[in-house]
Amino acid sequence: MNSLPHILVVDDHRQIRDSVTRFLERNGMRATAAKDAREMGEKLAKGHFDLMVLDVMMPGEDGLSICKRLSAEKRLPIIMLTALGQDQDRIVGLEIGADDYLPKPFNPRELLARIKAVLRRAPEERREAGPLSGRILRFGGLTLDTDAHMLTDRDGNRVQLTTAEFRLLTVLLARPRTVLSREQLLDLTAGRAAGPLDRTIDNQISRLRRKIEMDPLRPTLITTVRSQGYSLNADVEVVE
Amino acid sequence: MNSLPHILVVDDHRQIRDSVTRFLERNGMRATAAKDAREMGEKLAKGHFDLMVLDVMMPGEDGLSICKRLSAEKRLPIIMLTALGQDQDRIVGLEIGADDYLPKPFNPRELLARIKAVLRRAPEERREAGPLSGRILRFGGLTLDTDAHMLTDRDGNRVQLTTAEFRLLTVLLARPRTVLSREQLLDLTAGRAAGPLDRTIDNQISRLRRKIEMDPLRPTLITTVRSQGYSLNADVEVVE
DNA sequence: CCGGGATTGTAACGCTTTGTATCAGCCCCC
DNA sequence: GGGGGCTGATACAAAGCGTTACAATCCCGG
Repeated sequence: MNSLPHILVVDDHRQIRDSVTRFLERNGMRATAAKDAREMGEKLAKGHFDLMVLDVMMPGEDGLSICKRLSAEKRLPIIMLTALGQDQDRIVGLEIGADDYLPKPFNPRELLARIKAVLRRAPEERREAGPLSGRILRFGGLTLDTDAHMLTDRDGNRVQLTTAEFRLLTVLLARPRTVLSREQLLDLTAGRAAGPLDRTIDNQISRLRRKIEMDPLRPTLITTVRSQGYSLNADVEVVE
Repeated sequence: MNSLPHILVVDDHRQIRDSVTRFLERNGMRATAAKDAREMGEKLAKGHFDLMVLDVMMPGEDGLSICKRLSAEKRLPIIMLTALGQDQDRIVGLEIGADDYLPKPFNPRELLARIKAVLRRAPEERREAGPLSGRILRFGGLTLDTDAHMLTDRDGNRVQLTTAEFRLLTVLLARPRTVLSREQLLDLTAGRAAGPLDRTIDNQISRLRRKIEMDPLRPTLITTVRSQGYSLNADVEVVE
């Protein structure tokens, strides 16, 4: 990363917003402020951010709710701020998907140190806008048009994906060469938890393979990792 | 069993070591303890770990020093423990390369939550995508496509490897001409510790030999080192 | 508001894969 | 040559997975 890391600060108190952004800017970062969930959404849509500092207690949509929602779809590191410094709340914050958690009142230098620590271990790809920002993706000889949910074959044949197939494929494409558990996949595609005998993902994988594998009986693109999950094995290239 | 995350707990106090490892094991993790820097080095060299919990105050090499050294060479997430709960020390810990920091005395549930949080965001580094992923490897006249889990013979015959066979072969290929104990192999392939009469690896080796040896009765590629383990004897060449 | 096709979730069957038990052969040392 | 530990192969049972069939649900035009 050659430019400065860009931090989005979301807090309803103007004083905190201002002091935090000013402190970050004085310490080698770019900072942008948002006062609520709506404004946050606008900024996120318009620009590129490497990390978000998020207050838990806010009017409108709650910080925890935002965090849960975002950590499912976007891959943006989040540090939570809260006035409640109790163990219980810290634990809930972390379990819900935050990358770190800082009780108010906090020492700005500690916030800075935690931001740096989170950025250091956040893989490059995770901070970048993600492979799904482009419209056309190429992988393993196939081309996916993410607008039309349309797949183009090695031979130029075009295959229409259903919405469930498309979501599953995009989730896999966002993390190539990574084993994703059925539970993760179900959460990321359908946003729900798996039942005890849930074979939904197996089924979707089977359907998807029929459309993207050259030989669906011997899948090479989506491989099964027994008792772990599935992984997509191909390099993903953003064409457009 | 699934492959559970494996945590290395380094602390000079036996009581803390024991209680932490027991707590982690009761909560869906594998835990191994080390009492000082030397023992830590041994465990690290032999097995695979997903995260390390490290005490700052220790006789011999200091926690901060270890952390600094490791975060430079290895990419192993580290959570620091310390009796000094002051801001200053927390900041130093984070700046030095730790992924998180927890003041003693701590709530075990919070440690667990932080471990999970750190693991959640550090998946791609060492967990699955090894240095050999996405490559074509040639060894002893055979060719392995690590994406498709497919082996191509000297005669061009294609053999499909099962997940366990593939993982075992990959682990061996990553360390050619090195004797690996059954314990190590089980750790690196299945992520679990061996039972007292565990013949799992013997069996997998046997199955793998049937697929890769010219004469499975007289194996040359994978040789047995009596009462030590197995080793792969071939030069491994990365083709692509 | 209704109907029909497409899509998605659930259940069930059978094959594959894998861990464990077992036995026979081998090696090393005496 | 014999014995004890170690290893390789086979057999088997349990668990995991792919697939098919079918039911529930969604979608959309009328």
